[in-house]
This record gives sequence, structure tokens and C-alpha cells, in this order.
Amino acid sequence: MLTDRQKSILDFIQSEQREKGITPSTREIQSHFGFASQTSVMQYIATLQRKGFLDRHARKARALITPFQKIRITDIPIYGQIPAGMASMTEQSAEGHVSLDMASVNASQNASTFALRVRGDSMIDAHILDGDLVILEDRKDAQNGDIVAALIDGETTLKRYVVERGRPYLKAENVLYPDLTPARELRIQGVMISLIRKQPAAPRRKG
Amino acid sequence: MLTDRQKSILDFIQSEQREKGITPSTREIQSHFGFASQTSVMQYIATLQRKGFLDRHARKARALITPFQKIRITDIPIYGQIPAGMASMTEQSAEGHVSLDMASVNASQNASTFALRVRGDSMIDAHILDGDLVILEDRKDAQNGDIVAALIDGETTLKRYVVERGRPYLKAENVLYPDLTPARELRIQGVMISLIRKQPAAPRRKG
DNA sequence: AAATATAATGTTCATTTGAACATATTCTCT
DNA sequence: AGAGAATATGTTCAAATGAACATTATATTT
Repeated sequence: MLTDRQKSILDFIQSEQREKGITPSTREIQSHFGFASQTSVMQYIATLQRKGFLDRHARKARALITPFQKIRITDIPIYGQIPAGMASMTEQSAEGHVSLDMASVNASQNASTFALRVRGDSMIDAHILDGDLVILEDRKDAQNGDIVAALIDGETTLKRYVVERGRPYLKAENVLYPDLTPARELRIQGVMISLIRKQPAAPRRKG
Repeated sequence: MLTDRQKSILDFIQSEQREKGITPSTREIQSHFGFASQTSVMQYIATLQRKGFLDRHARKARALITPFQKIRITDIPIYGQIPAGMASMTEQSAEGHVSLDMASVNASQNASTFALRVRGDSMIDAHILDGDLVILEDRKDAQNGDIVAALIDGETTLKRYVVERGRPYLKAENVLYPDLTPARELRIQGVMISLIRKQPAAPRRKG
């Protein structure tokens, strides 16, 4: 799709954008590649733009827009504990954010996502540990077998959603924990799509 | 920390950066706020910079750097299998990238990182599954108990690094797998700092 | 042999853009 | 009352920057 030369110009623009926070001017690109004329650069920019590898604002300074900027990076809000009620699940109550590209977490284009900090080991057999960050898609429906954040009888938990003989219940992935069958209602707040774990540093001694 | 007016100027710069991909020029900021003089803008920029809310490249066009850009988002290359030899662990041999903020993966400022796609279940007792993406810091030294990618007798694996009576070996976190004691050499290629898992969609039926 | 895409040079121009200077008003905190 | 910060104006200048024009050369494809 791109010639070697074209790719190297694009790479340069991207790396400058990354490292310095601003895109290079035509003259900076020119001098980096040792061109005797800016026109060369203008031609490369035009080509890259035509081929869709670069966007820009004409007649503005340093107004190149690299695809790197376009990698859709989402800011996912992290909730320590979802309060009982969706209304309060606003940006304000978030305890932080994690930023990453949609593709790496299975997120579909339009779905809104949020993250939960896992407390306890009730999902340990699903290899979800205390402290893990679980990323969920904001959905009200789940398939049998999905791991969901659900509001059950006024409290929110992360469990596996299981339907048996038409009746849904929440299953803990730890034999020490009981299944939760909803007395009144079972409201799904999100479906798990991904997990992020920070590996703790090794303790002084280890068995 | 910031006055209302200062905050509104910063907000404008950030929102332009987000929406258009480039930061506004002083004159654009001027006209947006209806200032009769650019000097006002220059003063705000100086103040925001002094207070640490804005960075910039002096004497360059559209060279403001907003904190939003500063969330250091790293592109971590993903290797399917580390080839036996560090030389070939270049960007070229990467099978993809994951982009996320350093803070979410425990990465220290200067360390270089890479990711490995886990194959097999030899680390399942450490809750690392087949298909998981393990993020490692590019380090040659490890502490007893760290999970590492290591080159042992010519092959690379992900195992726990254990030192016993002064002798290091690699321990699988699965009783079905044997410990690996290096016959010749044990070269550490990286220390695990984080893990990313894509949760597979629930299968049709689930037990 | 003709056509087309890629790659490069040299020059000139108009506009965009950041920067500096002197000055003034309002507000808050001593 | 006075100091200092925040907010604002008006003007001028030099440098940075994108854009256009005419030309040339080398590949690759038709």
C-alpha cells in the first residue's frame, strides 16, 4: 500500500507526534530526510493523505493528524463498588480511569464500558482474583454463561450468569460461595469483556 | 489552583485538541473568547504553564501540549512466541500492539515493555490462562518469586523464577508440569508486571 | 513507445503564528 | 492605603510555515 519511502515519512511524523506531542512542520520533515526542497515533503503529505494514512487541516501550522491519534483509546472509568442504582454510576463516582485501545479489550465500537475493581475471591475458579480490574460492557442482557455485574436484591456483585430451566441465577466461581437466586429481581449492569491484572511485585520469600 | 477563567481557557485548548486533533493557535483562542488582544492569551498560556497545567514548545506553532496528551499511552508490542535470541525481538517481529496507559500496568517510567501471548496452561495455578496477554518489563534481573519470560537452554517460556539454595530454576504453576533447572544457562528476558485477558463470549451451553 | 506513479530540486510568496512592549482596570489580601 | 495577582487592551515585529510553480529523473506498467 505504501512505498518504503512513504512509510518512512509517515513513521517519522508519528514518532515525532508521540515523542514531542506535536507534529513536525514540513521544514522539519525536510531537514530530517535531507531534502533540498519542501516540495518533496508536500508531495509525500499529499500522497499519504490521498491514501488515507494521514489527515490534516490545510493551511494550518503543524496540523497533520496521524493515525496513531486515531487509534480509538477509551477512557474507562473504574468503580470500586457499583452503588445500588445505575443513576449514580456517573463519571463523578469513578475512582480512576484506565485508558486503552478498544480492540485489546473486545469492546465493540459503540458500546459504553466501565471497569470494576474486584473484591474478594468468589470468582477465583474463573481465574478472577482480588484486586483484578474487570472491564464490562454496559448491557442489560446477558447470555447463559457470561460473567456479569448484576444488581441482585439491592446489591451489586460480579458472578457468572446461569439460566437453568428458564430461571436465571448467579453462580460464584468458588465452591465456598453459594449460588445467588434472586428473591425479587436480578438486574444486569454489565457483561464482562476483559480483565486487567497488575502483577504484584514478588514478596521477599516465596514457597 | 486555577481561576475559573484560567480553567475555561485550558478546557478550550483540551477540547479543541480532542476534537480536531491539533491545539488551537493563540489567535484562535483569542477569537473564541472574544479577546481584543492576543496578549491576553499569551498571559494565560504563561500562567497555565507556570502552574503546570500545560506544556509547550516555545516559538513553535500550535505547540501547546495538554495534560490529556500526557497520559502516557504506550504501544506495547505483542510477540506470539519470543524467538530464541533477543536480537530478533524487534518491532518487526511483533504480531500486534496493545495501547494503554503506563499506570494501569505497573510500568515504570523508563522501562521498556513488551507483551507475550500465553500458550498452554503451565501457569494456570497462577491464574494465567491460555490466550492471556502477559505484559513484561524488559529486565535481565528478577527477584525470587517473580514470573518471568526466560530463555532456558535455547527456548523461551513463561515461568515463575525461584531461587533455592542459591540456585535459580523455573517453576511451572501447574502440578502436571515439571520444574525446569537450567542445564547450561538461564537468561531472563522480562519480568511480568501485568496481564490482560479477553473474556471469550459465553458458549452456547455452560455447565 | 507511451503513460503513469514515484521521487526529487529550486525559488518565491502570502499567511499564520508567537512574541514583546507599554499601559490600564479590577479584585483580593494584607 | 498599598502590594500583588488576575484580567484585559492596542500595536508592531520577526520568524515560522504552508503553498504554488516550473522542471527533471527514474522506475513500472500498458
